[in-house]
Amino acid sequence: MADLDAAFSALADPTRRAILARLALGEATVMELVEPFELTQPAISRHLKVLEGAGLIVRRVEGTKRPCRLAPTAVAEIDQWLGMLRRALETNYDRLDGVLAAIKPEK
Amino acid sequence: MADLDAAFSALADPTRRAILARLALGEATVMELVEPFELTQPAISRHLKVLEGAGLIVRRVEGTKRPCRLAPTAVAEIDQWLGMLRRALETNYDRLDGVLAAIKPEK
DNA sequence: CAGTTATATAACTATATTGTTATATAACTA
DNA sequence: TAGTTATATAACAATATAGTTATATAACTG
Repeated sequence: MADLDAAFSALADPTRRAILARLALGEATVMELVEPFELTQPAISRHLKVLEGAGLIVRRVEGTKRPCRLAPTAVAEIDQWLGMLRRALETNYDRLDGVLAAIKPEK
Repeated sequence: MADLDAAFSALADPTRRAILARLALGEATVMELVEPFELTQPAISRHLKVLEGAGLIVRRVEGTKRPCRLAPTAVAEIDQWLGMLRRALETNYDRLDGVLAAIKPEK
């Protein structure tokens, strides 16, 4: 449950979400990820470190490059946790449905 | 897309996730939410404000009480955004499957 | 080997977050 | 109406975050 802190707070940053959206199109090196942003390379490197720490990406070593790609682990954890909320929301919705169904006929 | 900042960063805090887990069991007032934590009432009130701002909960007015319950909006937005990652991960996985399938026979 | 390229890290600043205590407000209750 | 209860807000301190520049390191390239 502690990893969820890292995963959710990694996703809370719009730059990091944009990086993930880029990686959804396929692997990219650090410099390729720097290019579309108005941020310096060290800034992107730190965002990547955060994403890696959260289990959202993994990196290979390829000579002097470090291509990044999406990793499934954090997304799975998040999905699992959100499942709890989804189920509760459905249940509450059903309950509301029940209430409405009970009220309507009396009207 | 700006709401995702609020939604994800709301979920990044373990106290707020615990509050949501509690609300998954049903509506609760502020004091009921304070009770299980070792935090002061103002601290919880602010967490609730964050959760409300993120669209994760809604509150009613009931005399002097403000019962909170889960709201579906933010969860839906998050799910939608995560869908992008999920699809990309599946695609990459399929691609890997393809690579493995292509390699195995040659062995 | 000298220079360049790709990336990481350190040091620092500005801002945001989270908690606390103290206090305000509005609605119950005796 | 006086006191209590439920909640919110202000002011403040401590810590975390995100950016910058400067610099280190390791691998290519001529």
